[in-house]
Amino acid sequence: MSHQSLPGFREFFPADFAARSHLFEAWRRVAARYGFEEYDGPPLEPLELYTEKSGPEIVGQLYNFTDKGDRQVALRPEMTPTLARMVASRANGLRKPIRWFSIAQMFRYERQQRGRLREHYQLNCDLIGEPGPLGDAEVIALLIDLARELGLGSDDVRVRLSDRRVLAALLRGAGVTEAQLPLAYAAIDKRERMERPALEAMLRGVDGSGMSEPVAARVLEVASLHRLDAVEKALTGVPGGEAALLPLRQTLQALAAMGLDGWVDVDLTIVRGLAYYTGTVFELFDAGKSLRAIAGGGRYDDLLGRLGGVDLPAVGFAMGDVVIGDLLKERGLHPAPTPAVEVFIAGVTDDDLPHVLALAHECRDAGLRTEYALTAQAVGKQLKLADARQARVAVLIGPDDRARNEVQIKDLTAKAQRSVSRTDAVAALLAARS
RNA sequence: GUGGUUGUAGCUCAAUCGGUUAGAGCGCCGGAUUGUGGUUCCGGAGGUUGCGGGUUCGAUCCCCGUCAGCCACCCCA
Repeated sequence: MSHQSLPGFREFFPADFAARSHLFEAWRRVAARYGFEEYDGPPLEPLELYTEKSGPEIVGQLYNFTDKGDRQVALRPEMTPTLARMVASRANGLRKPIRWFSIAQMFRYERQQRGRLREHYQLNCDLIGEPGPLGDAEVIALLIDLARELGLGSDDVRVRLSDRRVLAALLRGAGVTEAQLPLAYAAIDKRERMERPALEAMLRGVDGSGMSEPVAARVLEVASLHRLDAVEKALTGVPGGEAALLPLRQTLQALAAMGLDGWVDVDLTIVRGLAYYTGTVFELFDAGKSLRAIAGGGRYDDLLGRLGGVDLPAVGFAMGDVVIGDLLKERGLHPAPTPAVEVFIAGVTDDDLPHVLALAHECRDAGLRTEYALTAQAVGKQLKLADARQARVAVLIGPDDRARNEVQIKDLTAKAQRSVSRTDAVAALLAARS
């Protein structure tokens, strides 16, 4: 074989595909429970759709090319710009709040490593048109229920929750200027991956243009705040502190009323990139090993205005299939795949073949997953195939059975066999199904 | 994109110091078994040792390049 798949692109053999389907089905079930409707958009988009939001630097990480019509195009790296365009185009006709989700393949031209490929499937859930904290609580609850649906508990995964409004108030209170906020966010984002002196140097700025030493130290203090009460305490005396805290508190109260607060940790180090988040920011993490974040999201009240020209607040998150898939595999939470065949029909002689075909097709019409041997074989051999397929039931048809207008139904797990009239065969197989 | 590390059968792994025809288990195919499966027994297929070059009488083993996987960085989903 001289051809292999491109680096970072996966092939899904049946067992892999079963695992993927299991994941997608769980995603769809939970999203449906929250009243979310599924949508999709084009996998290939104009390059400008992404450079407008993220600047030309993004091109280095995109799968982009010039098409035969001389258009600059890119395989979608994320769903949000497409979503923004779709919502904007119908914004006046859509009843708010809009609850939409999609399961779509995304592409990124980056060197792959574990949990990070050049393509992946991503669940996007967005709630658009609701500015209040109940909207935030709604999507966070959805995220938690996704984990629950997949068999994960609050000991397995944690939601780490922060709020840009709270963080900004604390940082301003610590003496950080408006212009220095992005730098502070960047440092806080790297807090767990960098040494303290390097972080301080980063905050001070290479040319001394950053913040003073005491301010930098206070920034790092703010970044280490955990739990709501600690955040509340730090906010006392900070101008606008109480107002900034209100949405976060209300979001947590709503989650508590749902009984889901045990999954959530307030953690101000969650910043998520630097761009468009305006309020709540959260990530779902593996509580055990330091895997990458399983999912992440937040409130982005200005983005739809900037991208789609329609001014609607929004909150949402995305979850990729790779990291969660690795985690489920690691925990043994992938269910055993459903056997491809339920009923295997075996003929004894060549003369039985038409009867095998007839019964097989009746079974298939009745919805039974059915197989039979495609070449004439000894009965023992056919049963071997039935066994390898993990079929629950085999049906044997031979000249003797046909003379009595019967078939033999053999339960392959219980090793029991009985004669059933040919007329009742399909009904008997359906009855034995559960 | 940068650095490190690993590549042997479909899968998991052997192969002494550089030495003859690269082995095993699982899986796959066939037979024991022409109206009854799983267990068992017997047999078989399957390899350019990732690829290309170099050193050597001789390379899975040493060297160089390259491709791919993994890890870290970068960046983030």
